[in-house]
Amino acid sequence: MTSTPLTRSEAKDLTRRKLIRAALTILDEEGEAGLTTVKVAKAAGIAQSSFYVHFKDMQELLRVLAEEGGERLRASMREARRRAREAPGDLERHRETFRIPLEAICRHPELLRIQLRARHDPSSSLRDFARETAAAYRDHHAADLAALGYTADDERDRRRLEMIAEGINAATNALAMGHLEGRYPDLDEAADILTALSRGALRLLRHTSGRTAPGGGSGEVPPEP
Amino acid sequence: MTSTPLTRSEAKDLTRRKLIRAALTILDEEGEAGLTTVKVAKAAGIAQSSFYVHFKDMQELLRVLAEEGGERLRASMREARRRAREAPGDLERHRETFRIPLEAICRHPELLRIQLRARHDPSSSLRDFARETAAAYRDHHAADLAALGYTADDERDRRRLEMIAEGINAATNALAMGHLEGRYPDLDEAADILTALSRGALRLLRHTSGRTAPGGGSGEVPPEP
DNA sequence: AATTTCACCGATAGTACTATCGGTGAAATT
DNA sequence: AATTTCACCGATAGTACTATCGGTGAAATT
Repeated sequence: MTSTPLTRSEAKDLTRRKLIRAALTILDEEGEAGLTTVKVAKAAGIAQSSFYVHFKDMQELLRVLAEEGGERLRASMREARRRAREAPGDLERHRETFRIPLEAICRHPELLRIQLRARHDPSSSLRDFARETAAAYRDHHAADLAALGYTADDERDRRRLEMIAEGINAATNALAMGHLEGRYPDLDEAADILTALSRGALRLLRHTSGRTAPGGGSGEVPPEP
Repeated sequence: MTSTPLTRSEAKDLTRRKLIRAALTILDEEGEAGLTTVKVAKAAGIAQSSFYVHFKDMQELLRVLAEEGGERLRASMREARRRAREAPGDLERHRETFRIPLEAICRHPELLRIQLRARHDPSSSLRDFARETAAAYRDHHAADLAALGYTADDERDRRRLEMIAEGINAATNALAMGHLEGRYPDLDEAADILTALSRGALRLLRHTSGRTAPGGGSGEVPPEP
C-alpha cells in the first residue's frame, strides 16, 4: 500500500470535498443550528481557520451544497421519468409513477430531511433551495399525472391539477419519511396507497373536464358498509 | 382613561403573558434560531436579565409554549369533530371532514408553521411536541376515515388506514400552507381535492376488505382519453 | 409606621462562534 | 539551485448570547 502522491491542487480539491461531505453529514444529523465552521473543519481534518481557504463563509458552503443537491435531485427525477416511461402497460406505468419517486427519496434521504426542515424556516439559508425543490417536485408530479391521461384545459382545472400534484407530493414525502423511520417497511405498499389516492383525484378531474369514469363523479358518496 | 392599578402578582402575570406572546411571534417570524432572551425580553418591554424571573431558561419557555399550543390544537380538533358530526347527510359529513381541519389550521397558522419546522429539526426543543402533534393529527384523520364507513379488520388494513391517514394529513397541511401563501385562495376547492384523494383510498380499502365499490377495485386503470 | 418581599434593573463573567492575520514549509516554478 | 506560491496553521480581536449577582423602590405585610 503506497500512498498516492497528490499535486497541490488535487490535495486542495480533496479537502474541499471532505468539507462538503462533513457539512452534509452534520447538517443532516444536527440541523442548520449545529453547523459551525469549527465542527465542519474538525470533521474534515483541518484547522477552523483553514475553512476560509475554501469558502468565503458558511453561506457559500451552503450555497454549494444546495447546488450539488439540486443537481443530484434533478438527475434522480430524469432517471425516474425515463424508467416510468419504460414500464410495459398502463397499470405498471401508473404504479411506477409513484414507486420510483419513493425509491429516489430513499436513495438520498438526507436531501429530503434537509429540504423539509429548511422549507418553512425563515432563518434558513437553504430556504430558497428547499422551496424551489418542492416546486420542482410538484411540477414533476403534475406532469406525471398529466401523462397518465389527464389534460387540464381551463384555468380551474390547471389549478386543480396543481393542488392534486402538491397533495400527492406531500403524501409521497410523508410516506417516504415514515418508511425511513421504520414505520412502513414495505415501499410497494406505500406506492399502492399513493396510486389509490391519485386514482380518486383523477376521477374528480375527469368528471369536471366533461368525462365520467365508471362509477366516478363528484356527486357520488361511498355507501356505508 | 384611568389606568387600572394592578396588584404585584397581576402585573407579574401580565409580563409573563407578554413574554409568551412575544416568543410566539418571534418564533413564527424568525424561527427558533432567532429566538433569544434579548429579543423576547425587549419585545415584552423588560430587561434581558428579568427574563429569568419568569422562566428558568429558554427551554422552559418553549415547553410552556408547546403545552399551550397543544391545548389549543386539541380544542380545535374536538370542535372540528363535533361540527363534522353535526353535518346533515353523508355527502356533507364527508366534505366537512376535510374542510374543518383546513379552517382550524387557518385560524392558527403559526402553530402549523412552527410544527412543520420543528418536526424534522434535530436541534429543535419543540421536536417532541411537533411529532406528537403530527401523530395526533394522523390518528384524528384515521378516526375520521373510519367514521366514514371503513373499519380495519386485520393487521394489514390497519397499517393501510394509518398510511392513508398520514398521506391525507400531509396533503391537508400542504394545501393549507398553499392557501396561507395565497396560491390557493379557495378553501372549499382544497376540501374538494382532499375529498377526491380520500375517495380513491377508501375504495382501495373497501376492495382489500372483500367489498368492491361500483367501478372501483385496485386492478382498474383509468382509460386514456 | 416599620419591616419585608420581590419584580425588575444594570453590570458583567462566561461561552461559543466567526473571520482575520502573520507565519511556515513543502510544492511548484523559474 | 534559487525563488515564488499557497494550503494550512495558531493566535486572537470581535460579536452575540446566556445566566448570575447585588442593588432598588414600590407593593405587601406586620
